[in-house]
Amino acid sequence: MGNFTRKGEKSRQRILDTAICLFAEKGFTGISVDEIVNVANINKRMVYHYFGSKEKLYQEALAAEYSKLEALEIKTLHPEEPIKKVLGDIVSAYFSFLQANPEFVQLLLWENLNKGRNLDQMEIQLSKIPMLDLLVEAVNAGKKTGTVRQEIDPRFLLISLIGNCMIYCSNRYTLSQALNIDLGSPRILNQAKKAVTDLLLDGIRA
Amino acid sequence: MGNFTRKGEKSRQRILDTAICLFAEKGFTGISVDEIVNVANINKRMVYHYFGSKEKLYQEALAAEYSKLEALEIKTLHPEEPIKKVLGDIVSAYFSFLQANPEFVQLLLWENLNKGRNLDQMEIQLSKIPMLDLLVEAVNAGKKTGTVRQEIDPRFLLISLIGNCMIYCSNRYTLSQALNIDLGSPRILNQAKKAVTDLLLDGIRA
DNA sequence: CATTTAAATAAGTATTTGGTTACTTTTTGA
DNA sequence: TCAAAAAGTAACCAAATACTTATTTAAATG
Repeated sequence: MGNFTRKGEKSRQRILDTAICLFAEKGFTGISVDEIVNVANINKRMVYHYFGSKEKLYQEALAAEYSKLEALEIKTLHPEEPIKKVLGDIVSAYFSFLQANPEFVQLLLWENLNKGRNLDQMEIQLSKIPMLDLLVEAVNAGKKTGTVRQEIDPRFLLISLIGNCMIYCSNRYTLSQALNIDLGSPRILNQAKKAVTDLLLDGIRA
Repeated sequence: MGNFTRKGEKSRQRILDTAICLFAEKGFTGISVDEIVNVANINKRMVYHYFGSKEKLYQEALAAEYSKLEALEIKTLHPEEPIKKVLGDIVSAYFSFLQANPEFVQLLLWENLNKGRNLDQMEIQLSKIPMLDLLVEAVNAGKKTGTVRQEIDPRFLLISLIGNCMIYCSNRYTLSQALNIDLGSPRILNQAKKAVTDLLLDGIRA
């Protein structure tokens, strides 16, 4: 024993999946345990049986989504490529990932608004972003061959890259209203991806 | 009558100020009316007297912070300058503004996470961002003199600019943890500002 | 088969939630 | 000065909140 039986496993997973979906949409305080169990079609007691508290359930949901990011990072690792290719790949991967994983983006943003309190408490340390290593390598190589400016700090470059992609999610609604442009439309997003790639590529060259 | 007496005005303002502060910190669902009135040191009934409901109070708080943005935009309007100067000014202004108005940033991010629902309901339409006009003009002039690439779309440029500045607020905690760097420190933020300015300036040149 | 253990349920608890009622005090304009 | 309107108060309400208790059902193993 000690482990879960198959049926229990499934129920647990159903709670977690529902929690991810609902927490992503409304945030920790925006959703009640009652709503979660109603949607998951399970008895409330089970939440406390499997997770202990609403907060721990939230943290598990957060951890589960975070683990997806690692998959993205590993997939796009193509070292020894020129910076131009590396940057383009990362931007492309990020754009696709963010569009394909809205729950991840939302949970990340909620967590930042909560000043990362849950993240601090969690045992899971965020992967040191292998992408940074890749970028450091590519930037250094670019500096040597004279295609990248010497002052470029790969950490700020990575932040800018993420910022350029994230803004289309994090401020989608206010920007759409302010600029009178639908940032949810695939056509616009494709244009955006190209604009971001071009900007970054030209922004770093020597 | 019809208007508020001086004493009433002051109480109303105290509720609103407290609401801005607390909603910014914890979001709409994260704070209760009871907590607001406790901090504001006023009777709960007054919230409903002056604002009608918690939601309307939230919307007023949102509108009040939004109006500050217009001030920023007007202040930085220096038309007829070369693109290099204009971009640098805007980045600088945005960085300062975001650091100086954390409540604005937070409320904006909460609102985006709520899919802009309150913003839609509000009568206040977000100023069409005069900054965009300024940028359009500067970019067009730059294209004519050959200092700016023809493909540059000022709308995406503005989004990138905002994204490059916002990311340091919106994802401060997760990025700080992931990159092991304190994005709250003024020293780091100064480096960031320079990196962003350089990136954007070089990213658009022909 | 029988016993143990996990999975599930219904009906609770105490507290907090947004919002209200009924009332008193203060301000103010005629 | 005095009535009317606004400002303010305390006690209250029903519904929702996170979480528990007591109990039953289902599954696995000796």
